Amino acid sequence: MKDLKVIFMGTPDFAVPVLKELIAKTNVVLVVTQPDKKVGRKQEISISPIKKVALEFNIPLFQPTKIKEEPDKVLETYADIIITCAYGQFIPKCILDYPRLGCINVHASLLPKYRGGAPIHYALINGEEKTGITIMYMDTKMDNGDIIAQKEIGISADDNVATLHDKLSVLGADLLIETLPSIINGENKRIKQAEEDVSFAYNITREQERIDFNLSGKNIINQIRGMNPWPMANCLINGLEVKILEARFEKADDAEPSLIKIMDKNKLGITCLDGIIYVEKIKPFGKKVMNIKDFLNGIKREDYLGKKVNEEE
RNA sequence: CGCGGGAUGGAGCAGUUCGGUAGCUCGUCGGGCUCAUAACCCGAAGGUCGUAGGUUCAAAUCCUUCUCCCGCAA
Repeated sequence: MKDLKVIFMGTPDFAVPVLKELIAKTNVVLVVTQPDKKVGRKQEISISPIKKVALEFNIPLFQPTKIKEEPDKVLETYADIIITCAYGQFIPKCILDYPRLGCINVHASLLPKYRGGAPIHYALINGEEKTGITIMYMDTKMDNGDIIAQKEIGISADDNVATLHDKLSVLGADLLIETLPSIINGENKRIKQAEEDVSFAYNITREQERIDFNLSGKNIINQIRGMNPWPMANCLINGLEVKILEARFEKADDAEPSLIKIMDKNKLGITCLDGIIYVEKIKPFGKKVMNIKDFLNGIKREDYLGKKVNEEE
């Protein structure tokens, strides 16, 4: 495989293990990644994790603002295959048609479920018991191409976005390397995606981050872990915006939902549809992440007790 | 110059408006109570109030500089 010429397209951390495996096992001739952006409070230039790897291994880089409008650099670089992983842009047809072995994508879900940019988040938010990696051919629609290989992975109760992300990103790299020989010799499978099972996992919006305590405890817990550590589920308590990173649920009957009901030295309990959510890790506005005990230590608890959640002051 | 929040014993905070002895809750250590305890009671240690400068008889507090941390927006 060392003589296989590969163009790799990817951007975030998730794609790093995939690129590193490709560098180790094949001949990566070009890396395409998103342009450097001004990021953060100081508007500092940040380079993508994939660019860092490319620089480290001295691989030629290409960072088009819109690859659709400037595909030439790719078309001028000879490659047997193009492999993408979380690149972040649609690839134009002229590039898709270009390499002799096609364009292959590594996607972090069991397609056709969860097409789009946030498959890991949605698998957790929806309380899936398993997810996985799909290796697939690309076509002009998002994550729509034929499936070459899939591998499942179980989701455990203590998984969050970070742990699942890391597991899947390694799994993706492994499965790709496993699958690559069959693609090279043309013996790979090619399975059409079942239209009726298609679902989408678009990027999380700001509104989706707000916790609705009128929902069931299970839903809320899934939302919290499906957004931890990024982008973090939030709510308003006593008019203060807090991010909730970890919580646990206890079933109970009484309960009008959305009330701050239990408060003592170590516990902050908020009622939901079918019980109480005990917040365990919290990040108050402008502060660092802290254990609930520390948070409760610094506030006047009586100001909060009995207040309705998500109401402005 | 994108917007805003923050820095005070080991932890979380109050005090800053209007300058005048460094405070609260928790933790730690010691002692007591108890069959026992994460509970209760008594006591102790622990802070150049992020940095540098300025104003002042006097600065955590007012003015200026810088650094670091955090959320949003991109």
